[in-house]
Amino acid sequence: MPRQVDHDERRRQLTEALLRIASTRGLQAVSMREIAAEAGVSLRVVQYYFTNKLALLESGFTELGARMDRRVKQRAGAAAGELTPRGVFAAVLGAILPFDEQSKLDSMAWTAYYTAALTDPALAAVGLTLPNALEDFLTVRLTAAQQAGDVASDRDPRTEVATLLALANGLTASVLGRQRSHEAAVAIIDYHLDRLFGPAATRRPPPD
Amino acid sequence: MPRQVDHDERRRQLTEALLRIASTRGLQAVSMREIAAEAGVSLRVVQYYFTNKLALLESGFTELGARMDRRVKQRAGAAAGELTPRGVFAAVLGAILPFDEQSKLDSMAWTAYYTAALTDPALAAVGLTLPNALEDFLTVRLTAAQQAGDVASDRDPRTEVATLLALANGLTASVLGRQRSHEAAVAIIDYHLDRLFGPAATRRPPPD
DNA sequence: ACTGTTAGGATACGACTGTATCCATTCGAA
DNA sequence: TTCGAATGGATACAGTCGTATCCTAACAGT
Repeated sequence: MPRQVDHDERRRQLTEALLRIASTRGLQAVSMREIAAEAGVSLRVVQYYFTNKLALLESGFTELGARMDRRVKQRAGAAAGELTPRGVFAAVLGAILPFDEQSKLDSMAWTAYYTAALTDPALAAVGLTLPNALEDFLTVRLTAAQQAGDVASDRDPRTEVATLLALANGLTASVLGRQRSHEAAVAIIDYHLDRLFGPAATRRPPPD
Repeated sequence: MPRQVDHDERRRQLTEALLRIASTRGLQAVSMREIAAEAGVSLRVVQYYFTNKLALLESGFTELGARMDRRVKQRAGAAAGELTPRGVFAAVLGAILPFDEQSKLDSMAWTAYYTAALTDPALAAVGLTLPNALEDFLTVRLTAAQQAGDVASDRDPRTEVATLLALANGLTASVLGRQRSHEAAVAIIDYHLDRLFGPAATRRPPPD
């Protein structure tokens, strides 16, 4: 088994082991040896495929960001063609909230990383730079919806989008802390979207 | 200096040293020896006044909650008599957002604690149980404002309050992560309050 | 078949962790 | 004045941490 190992695959396995630990026992429970045990390999292997613990942590952060991005793009992409603007927002925001076991675990890990990045410049460099893309995307969408007459003209699209994203983050934190159920969080988002778009149906009515 | 020491005062000093470390270098940087160094005492003293590290961490969590509570009560109390309902909400939500250096440090520590509590049952028992009081308080206020005609009748006070608190939490996270300035966060809150109460002035007009 | 690189097992190092113990003060009460 | 509790300095212990080193296989290219 020695020669010719797929390094990327190996690193992926180790990164997933890391995220499994981080999401269930927290980032402070992540150690080289724990990752090795979780992945079923020896400590040397972890050392071999990642030069540093920092490189390992960065890999986990990046993977987490990629997962979030994938989830949002997937939902938004599937919804873009057939739904109303409101449906697109519901899909994207619903993808941010933890909606199943895996996304809840990922949100846990993400929260742990985000918090660690607040006091660790090395992690901040990796993770606190990217999240403007989603805000821009939604702002473009909302502006278009407003020009199409689906949203009242006195709304400020940029502020509305910022509000929705911050709200989704706040709700995510409360869901993770078991202060609110997933359904309650979705209900709050829906309530807010009702006021933004008007209490319309989710699906666009078929053209007559 | 030996005999007759004020234990509560000692514990307060040590707790503050702990929070200073947690808010600037993160909760994982908090160790018995670091606290001792920060407080300018020996390791033994830390051991003497706190049986456990857990007891120490719990003390920090509790103190943090007390500080938040104090801040909110102070602002809300000062505002209750002379401001409009909207002014009360602005005051309370403004007290949740980090508005100066100290409250920003406290928010940092709080975030670290909250995240740690998500994966540490011992901390969860201390900190993830209390925060309903503020929600109830604000809901009562908003319901009253609605009955007085200051808020449109089709709003649901409980949902509106939940939204505002989750929004404030989400905005706090973004401010701590330097993705938004404090002023930008306040502007978003104000924008939201404008829609809830109508774009009225902050101060209640004098009775004629 | 030989050789050098790749892949990992085994182990060790120094630093740091929470906790425990031993001991010397110092003061209040008797 | 004596004694015992309160206070805290000094040190030790057993783990765990990230990292480094040593060494042995196994394969690819020659």
